[in-house]
Amino acid sequence: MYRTHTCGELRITNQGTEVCLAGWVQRLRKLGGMTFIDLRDRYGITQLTIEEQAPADLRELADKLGREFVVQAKGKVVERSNKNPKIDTGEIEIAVLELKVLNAAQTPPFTIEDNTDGGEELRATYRYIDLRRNPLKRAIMLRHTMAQEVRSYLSGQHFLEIETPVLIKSTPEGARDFVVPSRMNLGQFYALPQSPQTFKQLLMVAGYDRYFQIVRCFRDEDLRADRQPEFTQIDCEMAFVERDDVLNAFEGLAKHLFKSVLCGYLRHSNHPRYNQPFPRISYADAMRYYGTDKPDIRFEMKICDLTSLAKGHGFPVFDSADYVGGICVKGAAEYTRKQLDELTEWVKRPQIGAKGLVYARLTPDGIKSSVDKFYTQEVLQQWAVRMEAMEGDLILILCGAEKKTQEALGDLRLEMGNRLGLRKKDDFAPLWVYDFPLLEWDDETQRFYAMHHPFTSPKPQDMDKFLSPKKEDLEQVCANAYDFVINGVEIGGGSIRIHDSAIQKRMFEVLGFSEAEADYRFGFIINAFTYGAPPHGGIAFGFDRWCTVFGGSESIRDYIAFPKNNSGRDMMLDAPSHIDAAQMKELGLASASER
RNA sequence: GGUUUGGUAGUUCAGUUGGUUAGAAUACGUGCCUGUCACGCACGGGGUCGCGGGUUCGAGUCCCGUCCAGACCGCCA
Repeated sequence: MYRTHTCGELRITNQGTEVCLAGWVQRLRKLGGMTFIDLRDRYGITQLTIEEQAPADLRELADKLGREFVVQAKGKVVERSNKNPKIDTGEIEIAVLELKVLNAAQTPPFTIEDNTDGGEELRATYRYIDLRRNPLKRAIMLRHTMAQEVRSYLSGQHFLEIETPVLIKSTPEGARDFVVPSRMNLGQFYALPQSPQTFKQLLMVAGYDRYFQIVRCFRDEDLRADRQPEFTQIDCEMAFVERDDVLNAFEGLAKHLFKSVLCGYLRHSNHPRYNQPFPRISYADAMRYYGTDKPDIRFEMKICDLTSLAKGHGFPVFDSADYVGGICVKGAAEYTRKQLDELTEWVKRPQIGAKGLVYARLTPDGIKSSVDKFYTQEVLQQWAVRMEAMEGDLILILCGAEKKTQEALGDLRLEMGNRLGLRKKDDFAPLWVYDFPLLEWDDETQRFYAMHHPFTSPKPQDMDKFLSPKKEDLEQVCANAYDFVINGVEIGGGSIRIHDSAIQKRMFEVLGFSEAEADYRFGFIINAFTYGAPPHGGIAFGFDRWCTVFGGSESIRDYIAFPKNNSGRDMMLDAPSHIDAAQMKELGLASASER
């Protein structure tokens, strides 16, 4: 037996008992004849002491120890004369009687501390060492708890967890597929799933009317801090449901996670928001008031349309703009010229792309704006009334094409929220966004693309437009689709699906597929719909992202045990890697030199 | 594919207008220290300044190329 207890569990009540611990040497403190060893495992740290009076061989062994050695120690639990309130085991220590080095260790390339001295690249290369650190340990444990709670809640709601294949068929719509050559079918390729979309729909056809799966998905696209080439979804589907049935079912899941994980496990204080019905707003309103389809509603500062009040007063910039809109920043009238100039530069960066920034300060002496020449106090006062701005507030205005300007205002809104500390880390604001456009026109390829995916149903009331041959009609079709958003992060998205083979065929036609092409790629599902497909719909949540939001981190990588870097490389394995010529040949692939 | 920031000791970084022997902190090693807990004190070892080329009397510093890493845009149905 290697140990009787873990390094996190011994207390003053264990005083006097003889125990055996095993773990890693976190830190050594040698004081003259006496040695303190902080022994660490997953559960905590326990201090071992070796007194001067200890046998010589024991003291010699202690001298040879280094950081991260794996050791086993037998000894007696004793009360400390100097207690350490910072750790759970701080009232006791182990008076070591026997010590054994189970394995020596090289000095790690960085320190195993909460604030390590190691850089990203180095820590990625030695991920197994980095994972010993508390912040990552907490993240991995949070992920486990999330997964357990999802499973127990959904199982309780009679959802079945069903696994779907990983080697599937490439469907070159949407993201690029990762592709796997087939040895037994030379020249042919499997694809890794971007999501189990079609399988879960086929499970509905099969009659498993409530399905979920915590499942790995793959997308061969460039990475970001919140995007990995392989990531995990909570994938869900239900039959015999309308939109609100799905939203209500998964609002239940979200509330369960808020309660059990956020307030329970993570000990955040409860907020009425987590218990009341979640806000639901349309895509059009999200764009109008927040300039984004994933609003952060922890704070107000809604975008306000000033077009009708701003135009026709001889200010050429506004007069020639399609849209003039602004946000009201509460209590920011004190902003200095320098700060405003800096904000102007900020909105002019290519990422935002505004031409300039107009401001108006509501001071005790009236409204001071950068366009005083063109607007009277009365007109400026109208702006303030429309924006519900009070004395002491700052109005920031952008203009240009409607959607682009709303998006820029949305970015500015988030930036001001950051600057004013309105996006509090311990605050969580969930909401649903619904009624997305079904289709997006792409000028380059001169065709429509599905905004969600090609299995998304149009809203029933838009079916006439969906069947219309006119581009203008198709552009206006609303999808029966919805997203789940927390704090401005898209956590999940789903839709009511098409379950009628004729409508599914029409969708492929709208997307510019020939009948033969649609049949080659998606014949199996169109066919399945002719054998009794129930109405169905579902949702998929980005599991890694949800963990990241609850955990309060910026990077999804902290919540994945072995993530990939910005270039899609596993720094630890140094993957991907070349394969040898024989392997290439067996798979029917030409090597780079043969090409 | 693009924009941008960075690459100097094991690690994280500083390094002035191009100018003496490239520094700090931390880690590591040795010695001292009997109650530390980020122990303390003293001493010490440790550098292909990413790589290649150029300008110059002289390059860590300037220029060109290249590789690597981070952030962002495109992309992510």
